[in-house]
This record gives sequence, structure tokens and C-alpha cells, in this order.
Amino acid sequence: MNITAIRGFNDILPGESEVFRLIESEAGRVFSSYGYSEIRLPVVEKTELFSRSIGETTDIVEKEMYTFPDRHGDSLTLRPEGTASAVRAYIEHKLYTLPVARLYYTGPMFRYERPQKGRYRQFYQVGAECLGDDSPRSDAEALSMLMTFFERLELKGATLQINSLGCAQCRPAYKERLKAFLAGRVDSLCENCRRRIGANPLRALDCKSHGCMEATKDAPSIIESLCQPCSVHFEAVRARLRLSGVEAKINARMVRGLDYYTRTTFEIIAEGLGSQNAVAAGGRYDRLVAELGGPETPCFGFAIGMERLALIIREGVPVRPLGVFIALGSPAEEKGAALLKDWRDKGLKLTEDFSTGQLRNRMKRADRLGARYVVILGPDELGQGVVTFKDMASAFQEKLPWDGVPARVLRGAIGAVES
RNA sequence: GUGGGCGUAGCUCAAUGGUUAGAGCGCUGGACUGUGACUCCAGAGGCUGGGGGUUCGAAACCCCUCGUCCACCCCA
Repeated sequence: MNITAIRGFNDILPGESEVFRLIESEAGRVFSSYGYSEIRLPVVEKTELFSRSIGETTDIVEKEMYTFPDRHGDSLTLRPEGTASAVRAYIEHKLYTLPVARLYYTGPMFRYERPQKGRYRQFYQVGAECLGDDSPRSDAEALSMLMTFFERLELKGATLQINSLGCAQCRPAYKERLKAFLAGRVDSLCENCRRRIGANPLRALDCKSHGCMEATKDAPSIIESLCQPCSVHFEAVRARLRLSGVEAKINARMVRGLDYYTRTTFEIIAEGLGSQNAVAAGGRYDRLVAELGGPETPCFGFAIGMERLALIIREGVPVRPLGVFIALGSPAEEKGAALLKDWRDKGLKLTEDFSTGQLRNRMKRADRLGARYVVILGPDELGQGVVTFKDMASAFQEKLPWDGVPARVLRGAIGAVES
């Protein structure tokens, strides 16, 4: 085999694809029950959109984007995340004329990183953005919607951590305080953190190196440094979450890797993912729309990592039981065509075996295809207007009149019927 | 970008530097001319990831390279 998929780009094969479909359809169901509508966004945007919204000095923009010139020389980029595109579309189509826009999207994102467990160069996200509302209830609503979604998927052991990064009023002051604090202990910081003290001292807070963890133990807390409005907002979000029965742990050291966040940020941590343990994350971004040329618009949004979620949600996605149809001889094949059409129209999931060997081998093929039942039409059955209907799990078989097959399958005797 | 583990049949894995690289599962066919899973028999399937080197002799040892997994960085 000479040509293989490129590194970090994976095929999602049958077996796995059902889980992805389940995640997407459940997300659509839950989100739309909160008034969210789907927006389909392009996978490629002008590079500038991402560098301006995510931040010039972030890792994503500095070294993880798939950027290339198109034939006119414009610099294009495969989207590394969805929020920037959603905001661009919001402004471009003047969706701000609505009182509030609740949007969700799903699809592939691209980042040039070394692949490892739960991290790939092409990865899928489901994201949601609520644009045009500054109420803390909006933060809480999105969070409890997300938790509801996880409940629907029977996700166990997911914990919600929240933080507030403040706003243009209070963050700069905090940054200075932290810088001053860190400056006193440069020696114990890791090389990386030393370098970023100037541009992004907050990063030192969630650095995993021992020295940094030790050095920042008594660092000033951002939560305690919030200005009055931000502090009120944060407390209101927490109160609202309690009301909805959502447990949230404060993590004052949680820092986001994208520059546009303000006030509330959060992460949902799941077990069983190795070191890439955030299955969903997001927060408030009150400045981004204005920074990209739209009107002042407060927003809240998040994204869910689909392959990470797929790694941990329960197995055994319900699928409709598969039937295999076996015709013996040309007359039966001809009659079978009409019967299959009718049965499929009535909702059965049936595949036909086109092989011609011994019935024994054809049964074997049906078994290998995962057939829950087999429908056999041979010369005998043809004469009597029946089929031989066999339940593969119990080995029980019976003769059924042609129009009796759908009822036999659909009444559930063959297992749960679900799409 | 950095570090480590692993690359042998479709899959999971064997094989002190020494004949013709094996096993289980799967696949194809038969025993059994209309009944799968169990049993038995036969068969197909490999440039041992690729390239170079050491050696009388390499799947094995050395170098390079590619792929993959895990971790770091960072993130969903």
C-alpha cells in the first residue's frame, strides 16, 4: 500500500462512525430544545480572521495553523476552531439585528500538532455560540445545556471547572500584579514560563512543571482581583448554576489558550482520556465581535471534542437490526426485488446476499455481516407465498407469509428498533 | 518542535545471529447437493515498514528514514 492517509488525519470507520452520528444528533436535539439553530460554516477562511481573533501570539496562530496561499495569493487557513467563523458570519449577515443569536455547528477543525491520544490534526467539534447577551443567566444556560447533553449521552465522571478572567477593566491590573509576583521568583520558573512572563504571565498558573507549581502556589488569585461588575457576574453565574443543580468547581488557575476570552471560562474534564482530558471548553468573549468590526456584542460559547467524547461514552450505540435476504434461484431473485422494496419502504434494514454458493456458505456470510435475522426465499417458499424467517441469535425459524415479515421484525421480537 | 515505546500474514502475537519465518483468529473451499455459531480436513495469504551497513549468514545487531502509539509543549 503506497498511499495512506496523512499523519493525524483519520478515517472514521463503521463502528466508530455510529458514535459520531449519535453525538451529532443528540447535540442537535438538546441544543435546539434551547432555541439554538444550526449554522454551517466554511472550513477555510482568510488567515487574518484567525490571527486577529485567536491572538497573534497564541500557539495556535504561531505554529499550529494549516495556512497556504490560494491562486490569487491570498493567505487562507484551514479553521483551527469554530468561534471565529461563527462570529464572522454573525457580522457579515448582520445577525445582530436579532435580539440574540443562538447558533451551533459541527465539523472538522485542523491544527498542526503531534497526534496523541484524543488529539489529531483533523478533529471534530460540536460548538455552540450565544451572541448578543451579557446576562450571567446566559453563561449558566449554556453550561447547563452542555451538562444536559452529557447526561443524555450517559457520560459519567465529567467535572465542570469554572473561572473568571475578568475584563478590560480588571485584567490588566491583575496581569501587572502577577508579573510583579513572578518577577520575584524567576529562578524557580521553567524556561517556558520565564519567556512568557512579559506577554502572557497567566500561563504560568497552569504550567505543570514542578518548579512553576511550587512558585505560583501563593500567587495572587484572579478571582479575588476581579472588578466589582465582573465579580458580581461571576457570583451570579455560580448562583444560577446551583439553581439548575449543576456542580461547578472553581479553578482560579485555569487559563485559556485563546486571547478572546473575558469573564467566565470553563473546562469539562473527563476520565479515561490520558493527558488530553478536556472534553469540552469555552467561555465568554464580550469583545470579539466588536474587535472584528461588528457592534459591541457580548457572547458566550463552547466547543466539544468529538473524538474525545467518543472515546469515553458508552459503547453499543443502538442500531436497527440488520436482515439478510437470500434468494435461491432466478425466480426467487426476481420476486425478491419487489419484496425487498416493500419491506424497506416499511422501515426494515435489509441487505441482499448476491453470492451463489451453497446455502451453508451464504448463511455464514450473513452471520459475518452481523445479521440478526435471515430471510430465505427458495423454490419451495416461492410456491407457497412464504419465506423462511430465521432469528440468528436463537436459531428459531418459521415460515412467514410475505406481508408478515415487517410485523415480525418491527414488533420487536428481533430486538430494539432504533435508528 | 522535544523525548520514549512499538513496526513480522487481514487481526493478535511467536521465532539464542543459523535450513524453506510460524501459531491462533479471520478468509477460501470441502466433509454436509436448502441452514450460520461447534468439529474435522485442505488451501490461499509475507520484499519481517523502507534504505544503507556489520557478518560466511540479519526479522533479530548498528545508522538513517518513514509510520504509529504515549508523553512534553499546547489544546477540544
